[in-house]
Amino acid sequence: MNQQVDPDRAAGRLRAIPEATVARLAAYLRALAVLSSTETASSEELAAAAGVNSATLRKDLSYLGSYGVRGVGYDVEVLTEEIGRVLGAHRKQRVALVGVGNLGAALAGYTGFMSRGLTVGALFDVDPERVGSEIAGLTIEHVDDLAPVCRREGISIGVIATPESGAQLVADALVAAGVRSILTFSPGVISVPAGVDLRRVDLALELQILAFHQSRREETGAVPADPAPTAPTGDIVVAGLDGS
Amino acid sequence: MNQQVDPDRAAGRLRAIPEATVARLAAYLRALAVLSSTETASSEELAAAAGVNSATLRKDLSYLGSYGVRGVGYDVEVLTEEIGRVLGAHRKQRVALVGVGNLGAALAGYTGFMSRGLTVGALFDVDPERVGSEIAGLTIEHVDDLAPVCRREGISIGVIATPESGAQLVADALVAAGVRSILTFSPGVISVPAGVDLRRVDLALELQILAFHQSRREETGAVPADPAPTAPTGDIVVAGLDGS
DNA sequence: GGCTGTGAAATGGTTCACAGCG
DNA sequence: CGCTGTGAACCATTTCACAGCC
Repeated sequence: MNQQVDPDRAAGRLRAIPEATVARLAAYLRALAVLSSTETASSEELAAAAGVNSATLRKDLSYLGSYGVRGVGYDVEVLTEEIGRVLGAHRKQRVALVGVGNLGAALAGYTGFMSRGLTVGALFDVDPERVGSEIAGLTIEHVDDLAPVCRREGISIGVIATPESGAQLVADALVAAGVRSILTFSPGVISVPAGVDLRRVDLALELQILAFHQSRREETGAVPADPAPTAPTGDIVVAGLDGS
Repeated sequence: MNQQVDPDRAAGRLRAIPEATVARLAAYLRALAVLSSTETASSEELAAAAGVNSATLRKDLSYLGSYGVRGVGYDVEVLTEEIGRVLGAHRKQRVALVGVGNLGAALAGYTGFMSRGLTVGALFDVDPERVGSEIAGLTIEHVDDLAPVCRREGISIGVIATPESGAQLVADALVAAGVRSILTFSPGVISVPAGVDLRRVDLALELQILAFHQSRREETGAVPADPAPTAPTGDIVVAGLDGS
């Protein structure tokens, strides 16, 4: 109810950035990169380039402080710098990628996956065929050596891209190695001790959501299957997170 | 943007299922598969196996109707069947996968990616080296033939796993081929006409969120690096039960 | 007694709309 | 005058807590 003075803001430091906002900051960075040839950009332009509502963008940026100029917009360079700083780009985190199959290889090469302060510090696999070979200039190590290698390389984040069967074991090993931030692409539930931040990405999930909507659409007797050239409703817009 | 009257409940058909619930139903199916040896499961058990709160699970299932028995729990088989039906598993959608690099290959082989009513109906690429070869029993076709092949194969969902540069073109081609549901792994913004459901998955996003939290943790002078059995403070932690 | 199903409260996030500044 | 920054309204989702049924 009552809105007391934000102690963080008052103290100069900033803190409570909503989770949803954090998730969009990276998108803003990409949008800014596209607009890097311009000096300034309005919230409207930036929002369009990032695929979000301009009010959302302004509110998001307001959590970082005041980096815009009224009547003008945001200085692209300044804002890029600031968002990068907030996202922790200056911290140069080192990432370990466990499981170098197709997915792992894709991740290692994914545009921007390892940019902005993130670098792959180590690659692991169990397959003796793969161990010892190189990808992106890094030698693939055996998972058995995970703990010592992670410590040596100063790994702070682990990515699990192994088949589901090995995921829990890998997570345990990462935790034992002192890694407290883990991203897993394994669909099963993995348990980690309190204090470890575990995030799960399910590649099949979004597809299933899509299939659900498509299925509904067919059932409710929508147009069979043909591309409606373009609707008159100015609803088109750039694709956001939610298509509907 | 506009608020229509709930037509589902009025028509006797299933009511509108919240987006957040849809996103969890697939996870429940997986949890049920794990528990398939048991006859029944309580909301508590199921929730633990799926990694969610039991109240959330009960509310979610309540949108599908009453499939539980008070004092007992849910019949695993019945519930599996019902969720599958709601997700549209009986519709047997056919999916086209465009871009068969590492990511595409990973997707084609991803556990559960193509289960539950989803089958890969076509693979496409531009690379002449790849076109003509086979993956998972399917011959890779050239993207130029996308429209005719998609129509012939009855494709209703398209997945874009190409480099960013080609993504918009592929999306256009899919739309032209009558595909109205598209999943893209390309980080850039893609625009599609109204009526097309476009979902974007950014593989780098979750990692960046993780890095943000990790970075914060380091800044706020948390424990350096060692797995402490730690803190009573209800920290983030996404996990289900204890060790399997 | 135990567990589901669900109103109601709490929380979190988005959008509106406009005051206020450059 | 244009555009940011932000209270306030709105909407979605989660969580609580308990009535009702087996």
